[in-house]
Amino acid sequence: MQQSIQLSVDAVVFGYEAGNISILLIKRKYEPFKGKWAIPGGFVLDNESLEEALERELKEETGIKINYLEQLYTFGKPNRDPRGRVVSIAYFGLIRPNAFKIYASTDAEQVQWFNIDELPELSFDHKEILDAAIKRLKGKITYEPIGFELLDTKFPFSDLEKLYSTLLGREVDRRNFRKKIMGLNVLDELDEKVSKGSGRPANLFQFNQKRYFHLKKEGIIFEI
Amino acid sequence: MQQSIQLSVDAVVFGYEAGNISILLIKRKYEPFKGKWAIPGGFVLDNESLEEALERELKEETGIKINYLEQLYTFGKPNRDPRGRVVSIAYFGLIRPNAFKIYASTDAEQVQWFNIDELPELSFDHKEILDAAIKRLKGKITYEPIGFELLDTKFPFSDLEKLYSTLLGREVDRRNFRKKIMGLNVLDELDEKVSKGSGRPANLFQFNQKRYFHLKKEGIIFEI
DNA sequence: ATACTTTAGCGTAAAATATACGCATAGTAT
DNA sequence: ATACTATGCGTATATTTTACGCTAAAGTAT
Repeated sequence: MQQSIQLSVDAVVFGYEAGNISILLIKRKYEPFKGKWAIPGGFVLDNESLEEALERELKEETGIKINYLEQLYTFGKPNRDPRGRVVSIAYFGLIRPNAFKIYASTDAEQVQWFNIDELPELSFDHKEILDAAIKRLKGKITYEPIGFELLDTKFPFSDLEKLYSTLLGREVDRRNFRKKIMGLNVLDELDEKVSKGSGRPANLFQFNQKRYFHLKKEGIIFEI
Repeated sequence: MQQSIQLSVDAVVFGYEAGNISILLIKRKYEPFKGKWAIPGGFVLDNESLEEALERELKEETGIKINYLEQLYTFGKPNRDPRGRVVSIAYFGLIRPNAFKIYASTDAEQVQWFNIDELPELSFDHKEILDAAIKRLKGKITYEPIGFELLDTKFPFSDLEKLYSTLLGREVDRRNFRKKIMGLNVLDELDEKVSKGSGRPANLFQFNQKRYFHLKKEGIIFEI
């Protein structure tokens, strides 16, 4: 048995700011697809785990460190890469865009956040990977509180509501949404207020991960 | 960049019969783990897709052909295989055990169905893969009608109910379960009856896949 | 200053869904 | 015949979801 299959990892990294979901892309410095946009990623080294490989590549190519990373799907069609047989394990990550300064290096000529509705043409089968990631993200927020990973640690309730209505692609009743989330008991209300423009200033909230894990252990599941 | 990582595919195949969930295992003919039980699988060839590789291996090792196959997770820790770095893409499959005659060949010394509660010790990290598959199966049946893949094409309602109560690990109210499933409109009631022992003979039902896909397209989602 | 607009936050009623369970039915076993 | 068993239908109650009215606290226009 002699294989000549190469293994890579790629990540669809989502960011969110002011009502916009964005995705982190790099412009490829080398062939194939030189000068074209792609999701960050690269080949796995012999002695590192898949997650380590991805974290290394993300750091190298874009300068970021992901706080939420989850395996998405493995793409393995024989001709997805012109260089030969490359099987790619795709991940999806969430990040607060303002938490890191992005910069290009190694095989990335440029790094940029793209609005989810204004994506450029992508290299390889990355469009397919991205679509799978979007689908997963939209599904996942309804039963796991991963949305918090996209917000600042302290946020007004309206930010959370806006994030959900954006991701779900539909209006969310403010009052019912608040009741539902507060009923889960995973948000701590802080004593700080924030005022942005007109309107009554909002209290700030914080996600209580400890309480969430406790609830999850007991089988109580988050659901929107 | 020179990698020496090998790629394999493995499958957790579930069967169901008379209230018992079983899993298909093979006894390994060669080292490593010679004589030990393992889930079927093997190395991917350069020119076949991951699914083709798996179907080939399943056919070779056990003689079965899966009708429902879904990618589960990719396991890639550096030391999961004593032969070197092997990354395995795990799938989970569903089959009607009586639809195929299982037989061992190639690198399997023996093939056998094991009750989910009476599993032997497994090779490699296959226990971990199996646990992930069980978790996925139990979760999945609540929102996708994959349970039908485990039953005969024609089945009495009580079979479906028993399957669900077994998979969910709890009692299911017969009357409410029936209302819920019938309300989905994906079951066709046949004119045939079946009598097994005492009790009123039951009508036979059949899953209407066409109607299910139609509903799914419209966004109506199955839920137990 | 006053009226108007905007965002936040609380509560209640109605509609929909889930749960518990009673009872008739159509067969087999004795 | 009589008892027993699994099937199949229905109804009352509890729970959850949904719709939406109303007040509060700020900014903005006149």
